[in-house]
Amino acid sequence: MNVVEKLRNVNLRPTKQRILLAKQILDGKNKHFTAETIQKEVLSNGQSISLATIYNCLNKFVSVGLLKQIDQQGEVTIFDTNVSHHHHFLNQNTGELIDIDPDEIGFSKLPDIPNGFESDGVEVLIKIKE
Amino acid sequence: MNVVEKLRNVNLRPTKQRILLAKQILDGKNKHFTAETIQKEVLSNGQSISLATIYNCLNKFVSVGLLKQIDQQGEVTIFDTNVSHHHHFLNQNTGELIDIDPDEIGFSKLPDIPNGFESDGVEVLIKIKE
DNA sequence: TCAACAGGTTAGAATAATTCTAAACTAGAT
DNA sequence: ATCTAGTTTAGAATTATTCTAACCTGTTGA
Ligand SMILES: [Mn+2]
Ligand SMILES: [Mn+2]
Ligand SMILES: [Zn+2]
Ligand SMILES: [Zn+2]
Repeated sequence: MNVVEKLRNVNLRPTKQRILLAKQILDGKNKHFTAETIQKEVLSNGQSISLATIYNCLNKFVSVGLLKQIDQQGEVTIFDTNVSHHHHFLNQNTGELIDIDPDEIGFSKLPDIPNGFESDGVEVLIKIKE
Repeated sequence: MNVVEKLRNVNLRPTKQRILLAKQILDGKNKHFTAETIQKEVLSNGQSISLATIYNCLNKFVSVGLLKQIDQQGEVTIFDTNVSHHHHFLNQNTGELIDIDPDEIGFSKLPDIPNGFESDGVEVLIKIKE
């Protein structure tokens, strides 16, 4: 499935900018990136796109489930092309995230969910350093 | 141990402002708060302190281990008086964090740490909703 | 006791990530 | 070809946090 179809599937008009981003991002590989790094990649390919558009597009992509947004480690929002449930290593030397497949982690004990609430997902972050 | 002693223990001069904050914060209870919420508490007590000083102090407190800093869910930095290793529920309706004692969580399986790295802690976040 | 000074506080400016505004543009429908 | 809702964009606005630089204060030791 090409990127135009992928965009149509989720009811997003395949504009020049969205196609550009989708080609960069939705190539089947799992990646973590920021709005700025994506813009640099695009610009260094000789193409151009404004940062506002990148935020608009990435936020749309998140809202339709093409991307996940990771709010961790402060400052900058990281986007994740791996939208299935998974965990992360955090390389504390670089800030880089590395995916952990969910079946790599098992629990022998978990706490009771507070009364009146239900679980909405368990995320494990393993901080690593050199 | 009173707050002046606590500050002296970590080589911080017990200034008026640090004492004020330490009394609010280091009362033995586990809390999560932001710089803004602490300032509001102080001001509503009739005392005054600038936001710059609150950031200065809280950052110092973190660097000497009196507080932990939690960079999660974007935007605002949350400070945590529970400096021992623990996990969190995240109430997605309110953004509130609730402590989970580490012995409430057990692992039956954990992934290999990438080559050349060592683990620097495992953090579990259980997202909950009403 | 108190001068000296290193360290601390502060208002306001600066910074930086992200969102907003509003004008110009375009994909898709008819 | 025309129309319109949706999209893009530059630049302004917003917001959390840090910086600047002037003023203040805790501590020390003469
Ligand atoms: Mn931060
Ligand atoms: Mn965010
Ligand atoms: Zn990931
Ligand atoms: Zn906590």
